[in-house]
Amino acid sequence: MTKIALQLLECAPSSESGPLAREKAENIADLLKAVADPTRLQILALIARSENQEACACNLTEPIGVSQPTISHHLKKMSEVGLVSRERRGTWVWYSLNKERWGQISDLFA
Amino acid sequence: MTKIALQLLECAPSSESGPLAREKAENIADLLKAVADPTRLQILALIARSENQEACACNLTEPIGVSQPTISHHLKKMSEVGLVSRERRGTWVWYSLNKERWGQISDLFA
DNA sequence: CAAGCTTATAGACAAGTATCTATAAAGAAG
DNA sequence: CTTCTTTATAGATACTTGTCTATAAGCTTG
Repeated sequence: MTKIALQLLECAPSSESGPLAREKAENIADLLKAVADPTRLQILALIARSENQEACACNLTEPIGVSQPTISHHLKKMSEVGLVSRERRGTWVWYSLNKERWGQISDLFA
Repeated sequence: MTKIALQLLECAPSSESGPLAREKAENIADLLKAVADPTRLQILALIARSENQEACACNLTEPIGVSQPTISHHLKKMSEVGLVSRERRGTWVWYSLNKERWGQISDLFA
């Protein structure tokens, strides 16, 4: 009977009360929500398999098959929670995975 | 420059086309959506820190502070994606973490 | 600066969902 | 069988969100 180490333990309301645990749970949920969407998973996968694990926004629209504003919207959301980093290079914008943040998600379930 | 091993790679549309990758991405998204909610994270954490990593539904409502039907609803959703297992014991219903499913999430981000 | 590209924002709309109250269903026990 | 407790379902509501079209904003280059 292996024990699950999950970091989520800190989400449980402590003997003290609820608010703190709740706030932490909301922060984690916000992070997970940023990943819990098929289009975003495809975007992340495309970035991850790209050279240097970064991708130009211009290369995401066509293979995924949604409109350019939709891709832009998802990238913004993921960028807001720090999952991806944005870098402008002339006309184009390149996105890359933020490994620190990614590691935090990984730790949650480790 | 460490490489991210992420299993999500398979979500990326292959050279062939999109549908298969899309379907896989949707499956993963469904699983992640079942966790991407603060109340559910609190439920999971409470179960995980309980003895034998199982908890009676009756012990979840009060510490989390939402109504009994709400807890029941969340448990049903998480049970539908196989994240928790349900077992009736007389009047009470006990829920436990499904470690296999949990491991699958863990692998996604490993 | 004007034209042409890429990216972001605004607004609208449909679909999903977290929560509640009210009520039903399931079991145990007198 | 009736009563009591626990859990699940139904229905309603308010909020969120994924997507689109239309348009603006940023850059580059003649």
